[in-house]
Amino acid sequence: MGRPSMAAARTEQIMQATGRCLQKNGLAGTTLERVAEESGLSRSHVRHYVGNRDDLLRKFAGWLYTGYEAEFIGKIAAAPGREKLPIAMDYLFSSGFLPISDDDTVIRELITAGIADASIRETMQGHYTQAIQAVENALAAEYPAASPGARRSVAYGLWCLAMGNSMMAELQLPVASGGLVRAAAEGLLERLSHD
Amino acid sequence: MGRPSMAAARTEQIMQATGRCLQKNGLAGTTLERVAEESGLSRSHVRHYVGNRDDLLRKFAGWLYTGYEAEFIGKIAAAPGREKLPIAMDYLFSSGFLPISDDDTVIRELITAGIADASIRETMQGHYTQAIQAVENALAAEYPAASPGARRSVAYGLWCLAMGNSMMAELQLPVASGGLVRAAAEGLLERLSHD
DNA sequence: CATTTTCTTTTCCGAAATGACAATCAACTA
DNA sequence: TAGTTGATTGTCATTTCGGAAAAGAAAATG
Repeated sequence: MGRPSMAAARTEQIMQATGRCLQKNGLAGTTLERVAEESGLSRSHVRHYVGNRDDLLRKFAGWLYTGYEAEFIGKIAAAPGREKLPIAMDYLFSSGFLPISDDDTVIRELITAGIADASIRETMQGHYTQAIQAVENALAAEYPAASPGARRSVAYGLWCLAMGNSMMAELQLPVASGGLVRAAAEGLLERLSHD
Repeated sequence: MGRPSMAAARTEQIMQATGRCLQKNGLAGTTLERVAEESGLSRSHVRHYVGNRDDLLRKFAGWLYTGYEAEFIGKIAAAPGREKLPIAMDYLFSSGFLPISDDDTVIRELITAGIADASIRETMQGHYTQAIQAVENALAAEYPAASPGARRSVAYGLWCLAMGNSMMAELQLPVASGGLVRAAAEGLLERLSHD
């Protein structure tokens, strides 16, 4: 009964606008008004559908990490054994690391938001724990003989390499653009195969 | 002639307050008013001594990267050959990475600021280029037989590992607290010694 | 003591953002 | 067609911040 709800579509619209806004304007610049403008809706709309600013960020974190970002985990899980690792490596060290666009800014801004907001932080903790586990699974498929401890360390190492490199890339540091990280990452892998 | 200037002391006071403010409130929350409150001065004081908000951030970047942060580069340069690498490793992978306090938040926030402000970005680019070079020098002293390309890749890899791990630590991710990164880092080093 | 320089305090203004609320409009159903 | 639900729009008060300027107080020097 009653008028049909547009909540699902509108929320999606707002989430995407929030992502664009975060990458354009940063956490500071991601205001209800900007998100409204970016989404083509009014501020009252945004407030109506997602609530206040904190609610917006919380919902965005949930949306991001169960949508686009979850792709990574899903694809690795779905891939057959020895195909897992190449997928993970490409994801971590090729064009962009993030599917939502070619932008890691959003993630960094969310981490900042997570410092103040426990809900956001927990969302991210859960996601990253799973993602690193996925990398570890990919390593297990490729290097079944390696010790679990070594695999865990390498998995976390690969993840940190990707995160660190994305930070350097954001500063437009010359070294970040070449294949240096990938070389370092493959150096880490070699360690597993030589055991 | 004239009343003696307190500019030096006041500026130092304000810079330290800015650092605390960045780590507490993030870039967004680092307003002139908050910095003023944190430093025990008035907003007018802050404006008087450092100028507007952009000036504040620019001066803070300069202050940070020619003060506390430059320690890293200086210590490595000063250390005799084979002592360089242990110093670098400790700095990157032990208690804190950052001397200003136990906090990498400030750096992350500055990177965010650097996206919009070319002056800040250049300051950071210069510093990080030097820092990575310092790591490379430490590697050269320890592994003179290794190829320059491999050393460069490992140096950058170590740096990215440290940066990435600091991000994960900020999320209070369990894996970030153990010795996993350090293990990964030492894995990278092994590669140089086996050549 | 007069002057100069700097510190210190205070006030004003404009812009931007938030939160809350109210009023109207549109679609669906009994 | 009446009622209900939700969409849509608009307005208001408050807060926070930034930028600028004025005016007074303090400390040094000649």
